[in-house]
This record gives sequence, C-alpha cells and structure tokens, in this order.
Amino acid sequence: MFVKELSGMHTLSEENYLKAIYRLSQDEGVKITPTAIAESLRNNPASVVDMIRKLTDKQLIAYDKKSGVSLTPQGLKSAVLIVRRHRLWEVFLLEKLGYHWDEIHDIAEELEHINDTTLADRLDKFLGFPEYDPHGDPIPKANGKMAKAYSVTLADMKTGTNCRVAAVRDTSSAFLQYLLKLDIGIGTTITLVEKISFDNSLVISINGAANTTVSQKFGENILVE
Amino acid sequence: MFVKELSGMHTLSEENYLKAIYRLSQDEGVKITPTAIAESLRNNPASVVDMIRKLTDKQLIAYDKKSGVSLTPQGLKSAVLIVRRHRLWEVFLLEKLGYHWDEIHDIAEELEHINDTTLADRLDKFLGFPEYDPHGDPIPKANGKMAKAYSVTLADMKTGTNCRVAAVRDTSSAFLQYLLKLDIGIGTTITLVEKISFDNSLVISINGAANTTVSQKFGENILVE
DNA sequence: AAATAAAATTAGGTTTGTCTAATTTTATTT
DNA sequence: AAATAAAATTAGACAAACCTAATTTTATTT
Ligand SMILES: [Mn+2]
Ligand SMILES: [Mn+2]
Ligand SMILES: [Mn+2]
Ligand SMILES: [Mn+2]
Repeated sequence: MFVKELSGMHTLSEENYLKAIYRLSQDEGVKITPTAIAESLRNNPASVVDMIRKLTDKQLIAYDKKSGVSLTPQGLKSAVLIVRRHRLWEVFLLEKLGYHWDEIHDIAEELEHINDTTLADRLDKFLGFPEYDPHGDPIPKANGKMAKAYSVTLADMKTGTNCRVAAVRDTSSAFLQYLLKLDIGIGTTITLVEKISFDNSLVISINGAANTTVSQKFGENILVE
Repeated sequence: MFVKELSGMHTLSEENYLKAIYRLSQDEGVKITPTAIAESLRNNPASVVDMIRKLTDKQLIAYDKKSGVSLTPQGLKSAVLIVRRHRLWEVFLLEKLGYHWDEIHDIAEELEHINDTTLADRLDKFLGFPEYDPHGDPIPKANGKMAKAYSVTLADMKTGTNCRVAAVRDTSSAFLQYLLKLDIGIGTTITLVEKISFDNSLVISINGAANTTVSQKFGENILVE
C-alpha cells in the first residue's frame, strides 16, 4: 500500500501488458488495438479495456481512438527493462544451466518479473554483457539502448545467395524443435537454392549439406544477415 | 483451470503459507496456531483461517484444534522443495552475482516460486551441489533429504571455549549488517571470553582479535559448532 | 446510403486473497 | 466457579484481474 506507489513498481499483469504493447509496437505502422492486445495475451478484449484504463491512469500508456495504444516515455522505459530481464535470463538458462533454446522462454516469462534494483545489471555482468539473446533478439542495455533487431527474412533472399541465421521470429517450441531437428541454429549458414513459384516453398542447403525443402511460413520466421 | 489442478502446482500464496508452516514446524514442540502463522506472514488471523481451509481441502495440511496445524506428507514435500529453491537461489545470488548475505533473502523470496521441473536440479548442479546456503541453513536435496540444521547457539557455549560460526538464526538485514561490521561470517572462529551474569551479555573474541561485548539476544542468533 | 460485420465498450459476475468488526470458543486469572 | 483475557472463527467487504453477454460504436460491403 506504499511500495506499490513507487515509480517503477508494477503488478505482474501490468508488466505483461506493457511488454505485450511494446512487442506490438515493434511492428511498425500497425495500430495497437484492444483486440490485438487481447490476442497477444490470450485474454478477453473486455479485460484489456479495463487494463487500458488502469495503465492510462498510471501514465504508462496513452490511448487514442484514432492511433490506438502507445507507450508513454515512462511506459517504454518499464517495458524495455522487462524485455532486458527476459532476454538476460534466457541467456543464463541456456548458457549456464544447459537448457535448449525451445525450453527457456516460458521460464524467462516468470523470471523477468523479479525486480531488484541491481539484479539485471549484475546478471548482465555475470553473463559477459551479451548483445543478443539465444533467439537472436537484441538485449537492451541498462540505459535502454540496444543493437538493431534483424528484419530480413530467409524468404526475402534472392535465389542463389548465402546467409547467416541471425534470429528467429517465432519462438514456439514447435518451431524451435523443428529447427533443432534440421540442425539450424543462430549462426548456421543457409544457401537459398530455389524458390518454388507454386507455393513459395524454399529449397535450401543447410551448412552446405544436401538440399531440404521448407515452407514459405518457415522462411518468414527465420531472420538472416 | 486445468494446470492448476496438477499435483505440485500451487499459487504464490499457498506456497508462502506452506513455507511458513514448514518453518514454524522446525521449532519442535511448539503448536502451530492460526495466530502464529499470521504473525509469521504479517497478515491477519482471519485470512489464515481461510487459507487453512483451502490447504486442508487440498490435503496439503491437517488442522487439529488440539495439536494445531501440520503438513501432510504431500504438503511437506512441496514445502521442502520451495525451501530447496530458496536456498539454492541464495547461493547463486551470493556466489555468482556478488550480492552480500544481507541482500539475498528478499530476492530469493520471489525466485523460490519459479517452478520448472528441472530448474532446481540444474541450478544445484551449476552451483556444485552446495550443502548449506549463505546463512548456514542446509539445502534440501532433490529427494528431500538434507544435512542436519545447526542448533547450538553462541549463548549456549561454556566460557573459555572456542567455536566456529556455522549459521545465523535471524536473517534480517539489521542483524546481518551488524555481523558484517563485526567481521563475523560463516566459518569465523569465536572465543567466548566471559558471560556477564547481570544481563547475560557475552564478551567474545572474533578470530582471536581484541574483545567485543555483544548482547544475549545476539548470542542466541548465532549458531555454532 | 443502407445493410452488415467487426470492434470496442459497458454491465454485471467470479475467483483469489486480503481486510475489519463482531461473535464464539478456549484459556487464564482471580 | 466466575470473571476476564486471548484466540479462533464467522460475516461481510474490497481490490485485482479476469470472464460472458449485451450494447454501442466504427468499418466494410453491397
Ligand atoms: Mn511474463
Ligand atoms: Mn528470446
Ligand atoms: Mn516467497
Ligand atoms: Mn538463507
């Protein structure tokens, strides 16, 4: 009843909303609507409307019918810090505890909410100040700055070119386990051998090995450089 | 509405109650009453009565007016696992992230609730299977077994004898910071030089240095061997 | 421009975990 | 054994975060 009022102290739900709104705001030019937030959090639009009111009152977001929901500078700061913690914990789980990249997201989803003034910074230092998380997403620094996120997908590549897997867009277990099976990870070299014009399937060579065919959807979820 | 029913899935509050009841059960021969639980969790006896009903329904505790509250085998198992996680995280925070022993308890209080099937075991392995936490409390193994907790206090010692600090009973910042200032930690050798009969103050020598006087209360919160 | 569909909002509930105040039960004094 | 004090319990409320169903607003078709 006092601690809660301190700036930077949010409930678990508030934090999950801030993070969801932040993530949606990464898709540039797309309006952030109550429905979109509801889908992202797998809950009901009516609940979202309640929370929009609460977060607006707390000056963490602004809601304009025309332009949709946006984070205020304060809300952005909080959201980025949550993302920072999430991604740092993912590095920890993978590198120090030996988890695979398909197992870490859900655990980090809980760890990200533990808020101690120096915890993220200490963890960051302990991990050697990593730039990217195990899925290739940039890790915000303590000051909120971060490396640019990758945006070119495998499906965007020209036939006959090589690329390096830099990040994954979909972080579901289903996708990550499929990648594990195909022996594709961050850093893997992929050659785009052919695009099947019928359905945009991609014929690729993984690390120079024999050809494999993957779907368009697959290609759109691999970020390359 | 399904996951919650799985055995071993408890809410944050349920877990805190189980841990509080476990802690109270360590003081042998003391009846665990609603009031005692309320004090331990700094909440209201009326709330405790509600939760006693809930945990009884879930068969995690038993409540007998005569003998008080006790953990069922299932409740004990859950409680010990929470304690295991708490103490392992404390070791992590101290040894890997460089926190001092007066800063770790509150953070571990949140980390302990993160429940993934293999997380505690991986952390345990990563930390080298520690036997005791930074306050000298034994860390339960995956099977629930643990080394015996220390029980002899500095105040119990005979004048003129030496002892090794094995654990602290009070883990408040106030006490731990005082110990830090006195240069007392786990492993420190203390010689009990004299007991002042007037108020049971203790004249001690820390690691063979010049004498210091501490209160009876102080002596009762240092566990030795 | 009407008709229809979709999205947003409101109204009214539910569950969890808390609380205060009142009451009942149990324990301790006198 | 009464009187008194303490502990336990019940009754009733409340905030947070969700829900469903109904309604209103906005967008899309025809
Ligand atoms: Mn989360
Ligand atoms: Mn990630
Ligand atoms: Mn806790
Ligand atoms: Mn401890």
